[in-house]
Amino acid sequence: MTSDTLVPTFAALGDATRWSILVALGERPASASALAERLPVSRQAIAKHLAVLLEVGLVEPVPVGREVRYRALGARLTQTADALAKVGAAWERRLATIKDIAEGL
Amino acid sequence: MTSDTLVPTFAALGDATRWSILVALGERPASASALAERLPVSRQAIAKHLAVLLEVGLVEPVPVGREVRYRALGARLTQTADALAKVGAAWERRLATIKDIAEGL
DNA sequence: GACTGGTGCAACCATGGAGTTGCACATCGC
DNA sequence: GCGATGTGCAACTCCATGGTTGCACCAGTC
Repeated sequence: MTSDTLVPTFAALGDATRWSILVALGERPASASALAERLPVSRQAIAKHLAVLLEVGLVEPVPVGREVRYRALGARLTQTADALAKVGAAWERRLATIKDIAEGL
Repeated sequence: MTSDTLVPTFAALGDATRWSILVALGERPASASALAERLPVSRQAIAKHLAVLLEVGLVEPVPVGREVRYRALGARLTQTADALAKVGAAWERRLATIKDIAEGL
């Protein structure tokens, strides 16, 4: 995963309402209308959030009759986590190197 | 890490400029002024970004003489990655369970 | 002591995005 | 066919925030 995909994904995750939606979908797939009953926002607001979550691949639509349920894609989350961990590790490595140089090793 | 700390962290990571700053600091610690020379934004803009990064603990100030350098905290990133991975795994598990039930197992 | 480079603070602007309401449309059940 | 339910689209409001400029201030240096 490059930063071009990483940053929008973080932006999608960095909203409390969107996180609530993801958590709800993580428990059980649901439609926008169903989510609107549980959460303190309108259905349209949720629809917008689902659109951005869909955009970054964190969620997947599952048509059931005339309604559209969404499921949270944990795999994508794990994937993102891996990328993050790699970056973090790289920073620590570089910092350790710099420290070594500074200490004249 | 709870979602109360997770969401602001993602919000902090979900900005292209902020990510650039983090990447730059990941290579080598630097001051706001130094970063402003490399990046296409003003020093004050960078200072603001550093403030939000500091807020969520992704960065650490290191006073050097009269300047304030910042270093990227990879450990915090790794920590966040772990939390993300756990959540992702949980979603996958639940979804598998639901699928099993639906298939009458 | 004067100059210079690095910070910090404040005011200000503009855009984006989260949220709303309203309406039109499709589809399922009676 | 008709009502009810679920979606989608559009316009609009409002606030957070990313960005700027300007100024004041402090600490080294010559």
